Amino acid sequence: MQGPHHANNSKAPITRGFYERNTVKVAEELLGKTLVRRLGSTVLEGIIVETEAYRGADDPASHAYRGPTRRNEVMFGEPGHAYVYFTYGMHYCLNVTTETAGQAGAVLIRAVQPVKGLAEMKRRRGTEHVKDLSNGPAKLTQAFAVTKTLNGHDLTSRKKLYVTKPSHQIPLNITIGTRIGIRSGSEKPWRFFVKDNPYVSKR
DNA sequence: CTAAAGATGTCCT
DNA sequence: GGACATCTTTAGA
Repeated sequence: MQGPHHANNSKAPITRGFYERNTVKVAEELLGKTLVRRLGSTVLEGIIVETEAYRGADDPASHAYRGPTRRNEVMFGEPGHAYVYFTYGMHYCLNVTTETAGQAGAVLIRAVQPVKGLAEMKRRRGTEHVKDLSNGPAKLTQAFAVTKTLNGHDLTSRKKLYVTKPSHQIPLNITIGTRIGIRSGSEKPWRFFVKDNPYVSKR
C-alpha cells in the first residue's frame, strides 16, 4: 500500500550516479525521463524526447573541446548540474552535466513533450500550439523559464529544476542520428530521439 | 581591443 | 529555402 509518505517517490530527482557516466550513454537514457520545473506553486513537466551528447577533448563540436573557460566551466565540474548557455544573442540552451568531476561532458536537451503546466508554457511561448511549445532547445528553455540564473544548478535537489524517472518506463523506439547545427564533429552519431514523436525538433 | 561565429527561431518568399 | 534578429564569448592582434 502506498501511503502519503511514499506518494512523492516517483517524483524524486534522479541521483548523481546516473549522470556520472559516459555522456553518450546518459544522452540515450535521458529519453523518456521527465524534466520538472518548479516556479513557486506552478509546476511544469515534459518528457524528454530528443537529446545530444557533447564531450570534451575528443569532440570538436563541444564548448569544452579547447579546455575550460568561464562559460563552460560547469561542464568540467560535478555531474548532475545544469549547464545553461546563451547563444545567438537571444536564446538559452539547457544541458545536464555528465562524467566524473574534472572530465568534461554534457547532454543538450533538445526537445520535450509537454505534460503539465501547458497554460504557463503557452503564455511564455506566446502560442496556443502545443506542438510548438518545446520542440527545440531554445523553445523549451523559453517554455520552462530556464535562463542563465540556473547555470550550475544542482539537478539532484528537488528545487527549481530537476529530472525524474517515470514510475513505469514504457519501451521507447529510439533513433540515433548526427547532431544538429554544428560545423565540426557532425559525423558523430550522438543525437538521440524518440521515433515518430511529434515533439521532436524538425530541421 | 576587435572581429567573427554561434549546440536557434521566426518570418518571409 | 533564405534572411535576419541580437549579443555574448572566444580567439587573435
